[in-house]
Amino acid sequence: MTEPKTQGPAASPETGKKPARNGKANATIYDIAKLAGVNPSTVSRALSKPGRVSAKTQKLIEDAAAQLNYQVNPFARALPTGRTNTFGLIVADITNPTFFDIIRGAQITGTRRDYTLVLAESAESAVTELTAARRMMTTVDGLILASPRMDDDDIRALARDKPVVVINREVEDVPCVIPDVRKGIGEAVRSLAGNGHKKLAFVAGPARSWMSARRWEGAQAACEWSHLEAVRVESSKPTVDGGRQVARDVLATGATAVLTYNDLLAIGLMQELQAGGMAVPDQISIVGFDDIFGADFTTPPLTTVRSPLGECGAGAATRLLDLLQGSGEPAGTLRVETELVLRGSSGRVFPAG
Amino acid sequence: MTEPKTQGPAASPETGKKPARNGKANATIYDIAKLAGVNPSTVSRALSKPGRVSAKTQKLIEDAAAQLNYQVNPFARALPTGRTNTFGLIVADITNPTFFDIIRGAQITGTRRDYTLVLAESAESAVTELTAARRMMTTVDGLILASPRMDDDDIRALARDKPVVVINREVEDVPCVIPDVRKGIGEAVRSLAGNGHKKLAFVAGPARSWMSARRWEGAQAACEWSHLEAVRVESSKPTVDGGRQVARDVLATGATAVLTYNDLLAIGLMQELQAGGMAVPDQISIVGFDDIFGADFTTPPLTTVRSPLGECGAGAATRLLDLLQGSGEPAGTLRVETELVLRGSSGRVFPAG
DNA sequence: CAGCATTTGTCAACCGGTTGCCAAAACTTG
DNA sequence: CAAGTTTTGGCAACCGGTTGACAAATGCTG
Repeated sequence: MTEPKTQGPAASPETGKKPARNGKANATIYDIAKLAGVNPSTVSRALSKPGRVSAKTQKLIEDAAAQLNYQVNPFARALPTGRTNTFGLIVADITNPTFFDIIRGAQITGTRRDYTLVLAESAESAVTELTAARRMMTTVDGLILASPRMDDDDIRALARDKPVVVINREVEDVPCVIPDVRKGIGEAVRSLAGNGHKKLAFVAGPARSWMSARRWEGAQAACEWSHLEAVRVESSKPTVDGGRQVARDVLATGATAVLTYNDLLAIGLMQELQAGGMAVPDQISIVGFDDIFGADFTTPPLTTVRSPLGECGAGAATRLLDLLQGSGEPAGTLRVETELVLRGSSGRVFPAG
Repeated sequence: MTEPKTQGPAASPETGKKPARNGKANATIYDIAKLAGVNPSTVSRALSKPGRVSAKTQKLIEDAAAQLNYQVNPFARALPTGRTNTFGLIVADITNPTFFDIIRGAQITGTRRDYTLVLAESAESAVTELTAARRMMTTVDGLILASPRMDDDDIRALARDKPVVVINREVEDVPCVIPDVRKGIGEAVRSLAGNGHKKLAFVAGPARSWMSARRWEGAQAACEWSHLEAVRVESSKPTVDGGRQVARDVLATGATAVLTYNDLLAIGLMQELQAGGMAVPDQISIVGFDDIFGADFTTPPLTTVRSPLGECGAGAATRLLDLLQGSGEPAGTLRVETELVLRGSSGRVFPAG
């Protein structure tokens, strides 16, 4: 009776009544209970509550569970408890490399703590984002919003329902993870100043982007400190293409150094300037932002202010999971440091020609 | 009585007994039933089975549902039915840009058909992969494996349980989506031959990679056809770094053209060769594979054989969802076309010097 | 308008766990 | 060894939907 018969719990000849699993049906705590000669509730306790049953019974049940190759049914568990061991991550654009490290960071942290990641994309739309968030809310234990586009109030409304952590934006009363741009920008501007630059052009990102505003502020502050003149140039969109389009405006400013809202803009800008015959960094220095994948593929490789995206994702996940598991502060902002990554696209200013 | 009072169904003063939702608890079909004056099961039918209840009752129930802001509880639904409207995607490495587009393609297709994507990573390990797959199996309706590392048999075992679709590998009896490399490689080799190249070095990928084998076969066949000599060079790992390391071996072959297993290898190789003073493409032509994000950031931009990764992801998701919804063939392989993307890193062979 | 077929709604069981409450069992202690 | 305390396991209700079986209501036919 004790041999692990492979036929298991579903030995009935009638081919599976409800669950169309043609092979073996998954074992339930009832099967275990029968096999171990105890009550199902005891099995439930043995498997979830630590030390609620005697060591003897515990062993008995664990063996039976192992023998039947038992795995809890997450839905059955979720129904009465509301806990799903799942958390959501909503990003604006899956193909934007900025988010990839965030996704990875969150994914890894989640897996390590036995949580599953559910991913959704908002396609850069505030409406889609809110819809996705609402949909997810019923399914997950908590939510991470990376660079959300929706209103602060909507975010707070979601946060009232279940734990929410925001990345790359500061929302009052909601825990946030944001890169502190000051250090990185400071380093970048000091480096440029040290190389003799007098005027810096900042290529801004989307008008509604919270992060773009912070970066512009940071650039202004750092320039004041280092006695550089800072001018702002608007871009149509924060992509490689947007960077190409903005080249003309950048040149018009007469600046010898450029700091862009993100790396894609920097790459596009550099491509366009080089195509126009300008030498980087000899005639103009370019500094990007984020240090995305591929930032070092360019010639010269891109100098950039690194945003620790992976850390943001991991930090947000840690924060969220702490919240879910009862530890950790309810709100407050986690700041992660940015730093200058000095590569080839920035350097000494040369006399024209 | 008919006004939509915002206090909703949970007006009881005792602060939430089980569901810790401090605000309003979610409405259930029982609430709807009470409000509409029908039986809960009627509500269930009205909301899922089309035309099982009279138009009159239908309307009544829908109004009540709207009024209560009802949303089904996915777990409660999943428990008896087994359906979750969810599918899993397992990739070897989240940070590998090859998978970016696959993830996106699958995500978008899924969302469009009202399915949610659950993402997991195997960290390039066959064991982790199988574990993740097994875990997921209990939660999702079906699974997509992108470039799986596990054994064919393990994959088939999973496929016996629930629908599985494989990307970038062919597994018998399991539906697969694979890029057909012949066309793209053919175009690449013809282009090189047309530019006067006589000898092509192929930089191979991981020894166990199914795809690497296909690409090498394709290169050999195309070279034979175009009267080029093909030589194979092994790489330590399919990354930028691996590409740098293999530069010496590539030069040793004396080939004037190189085709690499993937773009990362090509980029690393190009960086190393350029650092050593070689001109690309004047002294050596380099062609990558996949056309990943960033392949055009290099100088010169990388010529590459594009693998329609997004299409693969979308195709796999479509396939899987068709399977889940009853339409579509049970197995068989979907082939997507590859094509040459001619950029600056390949061209005419010049006399040495 | 009786007799029959069809539509529509209800009842009740079920999916697979969790948990409050209680009694039996085991362990202390005087 | 009796009385009191602590463990331990069992009972049963519950989470929120789905669905087969059945009866009531409705429609159709002669």
